[in-house]
Amino acid sequence: MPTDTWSRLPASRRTAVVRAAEAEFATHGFSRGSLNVIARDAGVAKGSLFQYFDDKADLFAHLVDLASDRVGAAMEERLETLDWSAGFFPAYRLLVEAWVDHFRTHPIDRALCAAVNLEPDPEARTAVRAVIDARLLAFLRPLLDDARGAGWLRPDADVDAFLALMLMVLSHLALAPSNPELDPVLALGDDPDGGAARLLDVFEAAFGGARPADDLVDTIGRRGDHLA
Amino acid sequence: MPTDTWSRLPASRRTAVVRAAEAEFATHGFSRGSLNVIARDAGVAKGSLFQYFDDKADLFAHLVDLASDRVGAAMEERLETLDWSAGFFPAYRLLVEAWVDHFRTHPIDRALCAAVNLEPDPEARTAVRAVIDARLLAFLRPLLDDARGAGWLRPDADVDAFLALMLMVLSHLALAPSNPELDPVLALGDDPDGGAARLLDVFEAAFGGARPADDLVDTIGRRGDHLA
Amino acid sequence: MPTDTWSRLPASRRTAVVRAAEAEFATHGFSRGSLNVIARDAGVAKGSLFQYFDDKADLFAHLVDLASDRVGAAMEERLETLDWSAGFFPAYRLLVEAWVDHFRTHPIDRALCAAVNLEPDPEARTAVRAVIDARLLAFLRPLLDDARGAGWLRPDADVDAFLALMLMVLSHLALAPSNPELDPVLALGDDPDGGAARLLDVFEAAFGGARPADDLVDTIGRRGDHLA
Amino acid sequence: MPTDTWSRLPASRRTAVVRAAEAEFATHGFSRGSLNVIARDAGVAKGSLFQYFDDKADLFAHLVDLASDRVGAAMEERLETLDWSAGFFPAYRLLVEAWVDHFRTHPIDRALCAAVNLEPDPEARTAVRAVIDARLLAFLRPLLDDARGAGWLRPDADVDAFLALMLMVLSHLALAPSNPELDPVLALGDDPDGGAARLLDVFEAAFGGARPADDLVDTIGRRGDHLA
DNA sequence: GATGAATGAGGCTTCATTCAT
DNA sequence: CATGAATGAAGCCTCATTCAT
Repeated sequence: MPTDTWSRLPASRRTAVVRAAEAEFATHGFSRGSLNVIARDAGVAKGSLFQYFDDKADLFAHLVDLASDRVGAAMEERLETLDWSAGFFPAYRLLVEAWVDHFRTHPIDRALCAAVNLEPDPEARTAVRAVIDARLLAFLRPLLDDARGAGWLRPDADVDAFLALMLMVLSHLALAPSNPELDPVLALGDDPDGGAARLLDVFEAAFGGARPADDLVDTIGRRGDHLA
Repeated sequence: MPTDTWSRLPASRRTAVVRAAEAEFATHGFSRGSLNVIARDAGVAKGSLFQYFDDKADLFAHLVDLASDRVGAAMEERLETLDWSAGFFPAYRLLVEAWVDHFRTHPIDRALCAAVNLEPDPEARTAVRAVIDARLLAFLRPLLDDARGAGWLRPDADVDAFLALMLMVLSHLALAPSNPELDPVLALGDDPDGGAARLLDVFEAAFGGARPADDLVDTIGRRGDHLA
Repeated sequence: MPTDTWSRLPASRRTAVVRAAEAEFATHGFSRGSLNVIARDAGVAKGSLFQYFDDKADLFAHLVDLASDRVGAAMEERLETLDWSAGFFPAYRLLVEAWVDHFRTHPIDRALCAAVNLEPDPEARTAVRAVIDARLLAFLRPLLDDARGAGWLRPDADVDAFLALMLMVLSHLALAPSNPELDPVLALGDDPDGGAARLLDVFEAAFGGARPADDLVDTIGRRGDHLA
Repeated sequence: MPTDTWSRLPASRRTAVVRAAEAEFATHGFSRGSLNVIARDAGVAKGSLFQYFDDKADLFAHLVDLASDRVGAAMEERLETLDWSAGFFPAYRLLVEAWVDHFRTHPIDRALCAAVNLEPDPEARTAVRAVIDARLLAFLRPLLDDARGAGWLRPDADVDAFLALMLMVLSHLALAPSNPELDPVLALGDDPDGGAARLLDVFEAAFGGARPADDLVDTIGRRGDHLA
């Protein structure tokens, strides 16, 4: 966690540090990212970084937090516009499209997502991923539970398997469009939404139910709070 | 690619280098693995490494090749024992179980798989993954094509989506049992096979067909050569 | 020397600073002790420390003064209870035992004593030791002079040699019980008093006299003031 | 321990490193001594130091070893010239004088002795002192045991107490002549030998015996090997 | 073909002190 | 009188690669 000093800092200085750190970690990942470079690019003394953050990992975690907030806000915003009355998957597809779109248009968030998922140091990776995944799951699990409760998913749908696959697929959809080597099959770089749609077809074929209960719309319409 | 010098080396020396390098990269990943340590553990002069390989990445790529051969051989071996007459998925499940089992019992291969998938340097990652994925796809795509042709998959099955998901899932099944933070939902560490089964249930639900054609067994039985 | 500001400070604030500084220097010694840590633990701004003391060394010297006062008070208190009528060494042994006991039961004082005696910077060491030694000598020299005058020491006893050795031995007895490597021969950690006794046996054998003069008790009984 | 690389180094390079390191640690002690400075002064790359020694402590320990060898050699040399036929203390005094003289004329050894004895980091201090003290004791203890056996020491002499005091006194005699603040009583700076004599008077008075056995000379004359 | 010493930039982190508020 | 952010030099140590032998 950033120190108190950090929170009392003029916004301009905070911005400079965050910008420089995002650029560095986005380019080189966590392990290879250099505090020297960050301090220099931010126009800040090397020692100052340690007045703001406990250590390198703390700074990185803060950046991930910020990015996570941005992603969460984007999802929440999209969620409010969604109409779930036509069934779970139509709206869910739009949500995933918003996810894809966010990472396509926010290279920093995309790079940080990559940095988290591709961090070779297990300790660093574990710490950060735990937070991210918890956040995603807190959002997705109730969504899927409700969908199943409302009959939009098959009654015997294995929600955990759905979730486990979604975590893989979401990382994939965030990164693969800009890192073609991550997906040599679907051409996610050329048509991210198309690729996402084909993957969601799989989920719908596997998990989709027959008859929705009447009250799904109301229930699922209140799910925005899972993002907070 | 290893140099000519490497190929002319006594087997004992090659073994020593490979063993030491595998241990080092398995422990620390590619970026953090140290050539100093490798040379020392192999009982070889530091300079010699550069007479055998162009650079660090070249050495690493060679190790990945070797591991890839081992994995391929294990799959091929299992493939020969499989009985596809009862349908595609029963045998396919056994194949995936063999995959899970191989990585569970071969920590070196697992660690190298992790090193490849978690390498933060995009250039290094791209080069190595391209080879691995091509090999996997050369094996899996005909398998799935045949399965569809034989009617074990739905006629409209999106084989590319199947493949894209399988690539994600196979990496996941190789790594997550030993890196619990990679899967906070399914407890792959406790029961890898059970988790694999649940994921394959999804594939079967999504892609499974109704009636198999009569000649599937023969066709698919010859697929071992895709591994070579 | 502390600044005037320091003396005008509320006692609570002074206490907080002293406590934090003692803990820090006791743990890490002078050179490695950190003002950052002291300020944080004391709940005081880093800059404030420099309004109270000229610099790090000044703060440290003040702590040593305080500890020196505590040691002096403990000696003085013990001195008042001593009965010198049975000769010099019996009472002197009790005094040294009190010394050993004080440092055994006052880890802060012990640690500061160590910090003074083990400070590698000659300048810092010289300044602080001069004060300490002067104080000890002001107490011990008249004690020994009187003892010799009273006949409890041999007439030709080399009081200066006695003093020089005592300074070594007292430091040693203060520190070695808690730092076993300082005495690989006598097991001062296990039995400090026993070790002290054996060392004092040497002094008694070397310096002890035959017949005490009659007025020793009175003379030496007034020596408490040498401690002030 | 120095690495193999170190032992294969040209003598000129070894000398340069040792000289620079001695000067640096002599001036600033171990904890405050800087490897940067050593490398610069030795005309050697910073990284090279770590090819020669495991770490800072390893380099320092090597210097102490060298100094310890020099001291040992000086003592051994003097020992061979000593005539123990006139009793233990006359020869022993000459030995201690040689000790004093060695440190007076070898400022490097003296400074390293100080660095060892005044090192504030307990771990570093312990490691090095253990070696030094063991060496001293392996030399002194048999000397004293023989002296007592031969009747030059009182039959009830507490040899351990003698040894414990000698360790203190020897450090003191090595350092105090050049660090006057270490002895505010005896003027060791002005007349080291005189001061040493006065301290040895104490030992003789405390431990000296009456009648030597006849064979002392032979026994003690073979003690040179304790130095090896 | 093998060796292994040398390199020197770069890694993260700590610190006492200053000075504007 | 208190504050605490800023400084930036210095700390130890690691590393892939080169090249003379």
